[in-house]
Amino acid sequence: MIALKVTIGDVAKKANVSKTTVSRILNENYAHTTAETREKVLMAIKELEYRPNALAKGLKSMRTNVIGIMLSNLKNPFWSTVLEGVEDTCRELGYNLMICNSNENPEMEEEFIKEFQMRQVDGVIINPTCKNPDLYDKLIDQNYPMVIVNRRIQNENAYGVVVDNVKGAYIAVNHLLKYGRKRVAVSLFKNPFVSTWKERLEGYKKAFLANGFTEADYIIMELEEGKDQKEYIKRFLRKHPDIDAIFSTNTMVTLEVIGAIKDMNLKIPEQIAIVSYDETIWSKYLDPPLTTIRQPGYQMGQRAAQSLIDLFQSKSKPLPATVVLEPELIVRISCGAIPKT
Amino acid sequence: MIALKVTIGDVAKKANVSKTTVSRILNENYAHTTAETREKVLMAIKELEYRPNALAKGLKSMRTNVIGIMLSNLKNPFWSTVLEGVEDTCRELGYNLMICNSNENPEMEEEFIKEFQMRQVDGVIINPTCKNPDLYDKLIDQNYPMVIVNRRIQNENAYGVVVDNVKGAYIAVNHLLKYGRKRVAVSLFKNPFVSTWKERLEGYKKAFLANGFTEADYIIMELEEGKDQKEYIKRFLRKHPDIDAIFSTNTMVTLEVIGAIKDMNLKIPEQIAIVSYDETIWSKYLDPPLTTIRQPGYQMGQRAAQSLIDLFQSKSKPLPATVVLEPELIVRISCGAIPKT
DNA sequence: CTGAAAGCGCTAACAT
DNA sequence: ATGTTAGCGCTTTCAG
Repeated sequence: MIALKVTIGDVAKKANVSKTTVSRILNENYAHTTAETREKVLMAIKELEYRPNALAKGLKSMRTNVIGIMLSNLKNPFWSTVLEGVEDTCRELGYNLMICNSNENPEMEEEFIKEFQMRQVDGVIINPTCKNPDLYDKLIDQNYPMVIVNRRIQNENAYGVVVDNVKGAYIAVNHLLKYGRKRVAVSLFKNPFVSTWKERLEGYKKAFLANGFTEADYIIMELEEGKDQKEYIKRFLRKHPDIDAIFSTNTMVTLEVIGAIKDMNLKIPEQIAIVSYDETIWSKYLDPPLTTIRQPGYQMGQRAAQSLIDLFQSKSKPLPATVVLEPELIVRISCGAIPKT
Repeated sequence: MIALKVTIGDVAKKANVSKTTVSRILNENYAHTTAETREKVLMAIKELEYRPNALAKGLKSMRTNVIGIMLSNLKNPFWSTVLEGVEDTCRELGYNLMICNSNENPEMEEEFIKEFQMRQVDGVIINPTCKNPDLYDKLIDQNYPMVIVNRRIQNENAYGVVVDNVKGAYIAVNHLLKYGRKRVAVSLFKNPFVSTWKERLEGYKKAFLANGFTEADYIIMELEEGKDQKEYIKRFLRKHPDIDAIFSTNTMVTLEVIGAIKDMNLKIPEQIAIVSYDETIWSKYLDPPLTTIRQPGYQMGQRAAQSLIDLFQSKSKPLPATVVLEPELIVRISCGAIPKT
């Protein structure tokens, strides 16, 4: 038995009114309706189990109440948290969500933007690959409602929600240096496009300079995505046997770093201390419990969804701005300091 | 500068043809078109940067090429993996994805199903709360394209993709018993609705009976969601000081179990062994490295999306069936056995 | 307070 | 090989 499609016309017929009247009542436009007809119509709707066709409504009204989110990675649990924030906010504000995953691939990114536009989503939240600057510029020029999350793009007129990555890296590395580490390496992906990695490197350097070190003290371990990172890290550590701490800018890499250190039979934190992005529910159960930088992912998702929806709901369009959220250092014993507990 | 909406009419005008012709070319219906007009039209499309309005197309054709997925939990990384499988498959097959999260709440679940239907999605993938049997029955009776993942519902005519939970629990507990543990407890959520927990309990019991134990040997630790689980677990362990192993049916609970055991200064695995659902990238880096049951989440997502899309693409409708995937035991030292590496 | 009619952008008979 | 026309289900002027 296939569900019969019941339309606004069926409801109108059943209630002995016009489609117009039904439409008005559906949209809570009660100003022009008596309580009596309202009752009749609502009854008919209930009896027929009528559900408005959102396609038709969207086609006519030019708004779908759907927003799109494009992530670049589903594996990192940070993004689940962001997604949760976005999802909750959408539900509260009456929006539905379309999702896609660029996988850091700029062609995919462009393709998915097109698809979102064809589907007439009211706006998009995007963690950009950062490899499509012309695309971002074009969308912004066209006033396409868009909120950039997590990473920064080179455009003054973008709306964004980010976490302060310079600060996050700074407090991580500063902590290591304050507790006496001298040879602190940073691990990061060799990707000239992504702002987060540039900023975390900047924070790393800033902490060095603030603690009386010089550029000569930087130890930068650049990783290529997709390679066998553990092997590379081991080679790097053998080449730099004086390293006494590692600041890892990525959760997955951190695990490889821990693996490499264990393979080499070095002790954490006695011989090598670790501080890592991002805090997860596992961090405190790892061996050893991990000192991390916590990023407020849920809030990032919330703020992004709110800002986006503001963009097409508020009469006076808010000025372009990037909200900057604060990271937080969670101290555990992987960095050698005594945990606060 | 706001993006002007360019329609099929604009393209037709520019190319000096009718909308029909443009429509045919858009849909690769080249049988009735000369190469020449085809060129003209494709040029016009490119120049105007025309993008078909998917709403209008969907309204007319009664198909949107969108499917919906409803999860019940975004926190557990298992679901990110499933989502990845679904997302990849959708992209490959030309579908877009809407996502929502019931949060185990049956009212939300019902509400979101309605919204998916209003949006005319072609079908849904759902991890059911299992608390809306009438809703599931109704959708199935109406032939609504739907694939149930992870959990089972009480309806013979459902399409499903699950992992064998009886088997997963069986191999976990069997392993503990074979390695000499006598007092193996199982931790699970007190939720009479969810099939996965019932099945994992069944597998636990089955392993006992297969190893010469009796019903009297079961030790069942029932947890309530939302409570302070660590405290409860500690109390339970004090009440049952002879427990020498725990089979945890949930990742989050496992972490609480580890926390509780550490708080009590007991040794894993010497005093208490652990085997846990699910394998994650952290499992091997925990203290101690965790023996787990791995579930093929990515494949679950893939299969679900494929089956769903088959449902409305294949001429001869496939018969209702539930695909059962195989779990796998990953042995590490938390269960006391020597890891295979 | 209510209804008729036009039209959102697209597709698909049915002409030509 | 191409065009005309009639809707898909809804909202919204404009008339009554």
